[in-house]
Parts: sequence; C-alpha cells; structure tokens
Amino acid sequence: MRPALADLIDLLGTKWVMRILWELRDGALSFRALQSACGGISPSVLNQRLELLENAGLLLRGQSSGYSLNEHGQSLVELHYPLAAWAQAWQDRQSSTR
Amino acid sequence: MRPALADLIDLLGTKWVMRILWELRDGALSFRALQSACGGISPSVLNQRLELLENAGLLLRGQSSGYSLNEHGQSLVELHYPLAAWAQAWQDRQSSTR
DNA sequence: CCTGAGTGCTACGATATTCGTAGCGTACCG
DNA sequence: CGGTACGCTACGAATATCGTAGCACTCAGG
Repeated sequence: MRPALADLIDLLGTKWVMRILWELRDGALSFRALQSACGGISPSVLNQRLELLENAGLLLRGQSSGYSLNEHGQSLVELHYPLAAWAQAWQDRQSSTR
Repeated sequence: MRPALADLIDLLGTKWVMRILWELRDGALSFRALQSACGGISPSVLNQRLELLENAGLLLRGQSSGYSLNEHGQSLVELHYPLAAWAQAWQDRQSSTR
C-alpha cells in the first residue's frame, strides 16, 4: 500500500496548493483577494484548487466570509512554520553564493 | 521585499520537486532509479528538476554514486518528517468520511 | 577486441495543464 | 436605476509534461 505521506506530497506538490494554504494562514480571504494574493492565478485554476482542498477536508467555503482553513488545514500550515527560518538561511546562502 | 518563504513555497510547489527530495531522503539514487521511484516521471522533466535543485544548492550530482542531497537538502527534508504523522491521520479521516 | 548491460541524458511529437481575458449572474449600496 | 464588488465560467493561446526512442559513454565478461 502506498504511504500516506506520498499522497500528501502529491497534493502539496500540485501547483498553487501550498501557496493557497500559505495565503490563508492568517484567516479568511475572498476569491478575488486570494487570486491577487497568489500573484494573479487564473480564476479557473484557483477554483479547481479550492475544490481540491475542500475535498481534502482542509478548506471551508465561507458563505459570507470568503474562504478559510478549517482546523485540519490550519494544523497543516502550522507544521510549515519552521520552514520560515530555513527559508531565510537558504536565501542568504543563495544571494551570497551567486 | 518578497518573503523568503514565498520563494521556497514556489520551489516546493513545483511539480515533482518535493517528491524528488522525498525519494532521496535515505540516500543517493541513480537517475533511472529516481525516475522509477517517482512513478515514471519523464527524463526530460526529471533532468530539469535536478538542475533546479542543484541551482538551489540542495543537490549533489554524484559522479559515481548517483544523486544525493547535501546537508542543506537533508535538513530541509527532515523538516518534513513531522508531516508523516499528520498525513496518516489525514488519510484515516478521508477514508472514513468518504 | 567485442558484446551486452547499465548509465546519464537529449529529442520530439502528442497530450494535458495553465494562462489571460472577457463576461455572466447575483447582491448590495446609493 | 446605475455603480461596484462578488463568485465563478468559457475559451483560445501559451506552456508544461508525458511517453517513447535513441545517442554517447562506461564497465565487465568472454
């Protein structure tokens, strides 16, 4: 049987998925706000990803407040907080090496 | 200025990148071994991703031992180990809900 | 020297994904 | 009745990925 982590890696490796989770880390955003926060993702793809995340049980389609993460989505994105420090060191290394 | 984490998220959000890192977590793999470990990624894309990871300073092109992560790549993939437990709980939830 | 097997990697047409833009239907506010 | 913002769909163009074939090289037997 396929490891659960491989499925998760495939999901997170899908273009825009991590970015969307990240942009929603601090609370709900509207469709259009999310679109511009991601730097102009096309609406068809955004909608497709939102369905994907909803099916994955990570996203709430808020009727009035826009889109937001549920408890599971929130816990997933919080697992990525340690990446921030790593990313900073990585960028410093890259800009000095190059 | 753009946060460093956003750049990292873009890199990891590129198709196959996380998967390649994951498959290399336990040591070096040859080009072809990596290809089949990823479930049949086409060689042109694999090569492109390997260049990407090399430029990102995460990958070593082993002359004799194949491809492997350097210390930085290794530390990055280790940051993802906590995802395994989350992924398991997620999959259990999904299979029971559906 | 030759053959066979394994390697990293490129080429290229077919297929799938994403982009960019336009626009529909709705709701709310004046 | 405008005007504005919303979620979302449609669709052709651009781009990325796939799948397969194959080249150049190395190494181990025979």
